[in-house]
Amino acid sequence: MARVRPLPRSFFARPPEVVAPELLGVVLLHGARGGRIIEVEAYGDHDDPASHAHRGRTARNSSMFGPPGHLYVYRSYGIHWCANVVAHQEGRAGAVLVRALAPERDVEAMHEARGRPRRPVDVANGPGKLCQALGIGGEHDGADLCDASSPVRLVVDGTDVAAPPLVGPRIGISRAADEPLRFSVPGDPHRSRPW
DNA sequence: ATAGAGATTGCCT
DNA sequence: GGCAATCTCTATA
Repeated sequence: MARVRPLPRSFFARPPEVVAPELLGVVLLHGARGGRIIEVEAYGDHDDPASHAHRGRTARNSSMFGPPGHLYVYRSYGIHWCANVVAHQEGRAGAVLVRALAPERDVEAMHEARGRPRRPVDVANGPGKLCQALGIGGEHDGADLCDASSPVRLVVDGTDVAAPPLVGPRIGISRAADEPLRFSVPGDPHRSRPW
């Protein structure tokens, strides 16, 4: 396998809809566990009615307004955790929701974290599922994804993914539901649902 | 103060 | 396909 390297901070200092498709194929790691990003969604600033940042800064979404290249973790439906990559231009807010991973490293531990027998394809094919598989929770909110010493981080290893990405509307939202801000690797069985 | 919706998931029929 | 689980925030009073 090619040598891995972190992404530079400048990679994340661009609009989330620009960063999102480029995160496909990037590896998300927590300790020894890791998987390749297969599906993402972009969420913007006050101008995006579906974004947590739409109504301004709160205790929950504070990380969306912080420095790019960090993690934004929030609780979904009071039960699950969802992981986002903070991405925005100077003075703005925004993030990219990681919706699905293809498990690659320490896959055994990811299965154990999910509990019960699972089909391999179901281990990380959803935003809540991948956080459970990797062991990502609220304590990781704000983690620096560019820092090699951070518990949660992003790396690239030179592996190519199919391009161009598949583009479609975001899932599970009611506002701005027609915007083409969801991106995935065409044909990958680890996506969160059929296209 | 209270009610309702939400970037989800798993188990039920 | 229906529905419960139960945290955070917004709207309304």
